[in-house]
Amino acid sequence: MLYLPWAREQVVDAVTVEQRAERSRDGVSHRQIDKFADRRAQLANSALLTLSELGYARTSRREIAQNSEFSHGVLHYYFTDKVDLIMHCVKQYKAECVRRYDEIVSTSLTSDDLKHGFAVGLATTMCEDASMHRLWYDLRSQSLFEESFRADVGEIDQSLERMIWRIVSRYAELADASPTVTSTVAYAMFDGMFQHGLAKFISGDPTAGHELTSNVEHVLGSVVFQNC
Amino acid sequence: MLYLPWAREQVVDAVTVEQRAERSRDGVSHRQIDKFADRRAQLANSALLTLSELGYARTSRREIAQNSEFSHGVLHYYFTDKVDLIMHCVKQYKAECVRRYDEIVSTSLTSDDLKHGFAVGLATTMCEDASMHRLWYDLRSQSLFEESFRADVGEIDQSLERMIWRIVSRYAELADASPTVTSTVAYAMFDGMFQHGLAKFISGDPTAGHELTSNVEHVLGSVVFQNC
DNA sequence: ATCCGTTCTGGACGGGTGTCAAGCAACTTG
DNA sequence: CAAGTTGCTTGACACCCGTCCAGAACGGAT
Repeated sequence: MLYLPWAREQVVDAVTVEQRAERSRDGVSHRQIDKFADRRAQLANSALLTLSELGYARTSRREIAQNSEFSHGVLHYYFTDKVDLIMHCVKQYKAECVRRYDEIVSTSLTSDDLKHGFAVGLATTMCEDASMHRLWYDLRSQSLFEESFRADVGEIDQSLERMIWRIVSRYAELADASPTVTSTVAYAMFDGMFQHGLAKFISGDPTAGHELTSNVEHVLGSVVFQNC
Repeated sequence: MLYLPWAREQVVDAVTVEQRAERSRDGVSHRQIDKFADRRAQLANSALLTLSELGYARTSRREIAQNSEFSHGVLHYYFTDKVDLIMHCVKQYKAECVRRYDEIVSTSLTSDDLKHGFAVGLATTMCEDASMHRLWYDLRSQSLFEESFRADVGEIDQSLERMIWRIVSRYAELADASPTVTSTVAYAMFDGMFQHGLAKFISGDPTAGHELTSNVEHVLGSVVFQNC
């Protein structure tokens, strides 16, 4: 093992960041803490734009900084490492996604409403936020190689699986039926369809949206069976 | 636009490679051509090992060369660019996969044979060739960002979709039933399950294989309906 | 107004990467 | 055997990246 002169400094830096979080729990200097958090969010947002455009591998901190109004040094000031930065904002985005689907669940009065709302919702976000979604699939692929990604990616994945399951079970309930697949399989199937639809959309096929809608409606209809 | 002094050389190099392919169609100097192709295959194989271990982004030509018995310069001699190299071997690997599944199709006598053989085959390769498969998903994700990947990735994807469809339609035939989903949806569903199983397996879950087997059997059984 | 902590800048350093070319080795051909 | 082609090595070049740092700018408290 080599002696790494910078290791200590990095730990000190990390402690500094934690100290900030600590202080925010106390009542001390709220304004400064908020400012710190705001800047973090702002930079994370910039990063998200750049990342979704270039993908994880091709995005450097310098590039992220250039697309923001700050210099590259500031990223090291607000984030300890790349994973910290990336996961911060992707989590935020995916949480927003889940929230939107849950709204569809809670506002749908009939099984057909839910089915159609869900299918259209999926297709809409697939087209409108295509870059975001491809970033998600990029990161998920990276997590197959980089241990350090697994925890966060797995967490997001599970939240998506639970979201899908709320859709499926609520749909079954409204249709007076029961699901025929496990939560895992349901998520895998819809995720698979979404992913393939996304690939089609990104490669320029304008019918990808409608195709996803009808596919999702069909499959959602067939993962439940009517109660006798 | 800057003047790039090496651009012309690169074109010349590409022509040289094409010339080799050209000459192989003539009867001229077969031995040399074969040697050239063999070395290409050998290097591609080395590359495949390194790539599946590190992923696309983290694999450099130097690293590939270091894991082979050659130096880094030789890669530039046999392959014009990274895409050329990677796609060469991934295609080869995936073609072998498709061949194996087709053998299952042609040797299965009953629908249950086919269902079980397919499910076990998927689970087996998922566990044994996990690194290879994660590389495939990595490349497919990259193709969402890099235009230059799309053609080859799309081609492989289609060959896999057709393979799945041969499974499904043959299964339906043996079971005296008809598929209830399109080829696209069938592929998306099985691919989704495979991908999630792979993630589970790579993150250390030892039950991932058996889970995939039973999930695949269940889903394959339910994408057809009995003819009346 | 002065001071001090926070925020931010811009540049330097070490390391890694793709590309290329000069040259060495090995083999083929005349 | 000599000459020429092919295969391969080695090192140089320019570029980009993450990291770190010294110090400038800012902003609030005394």
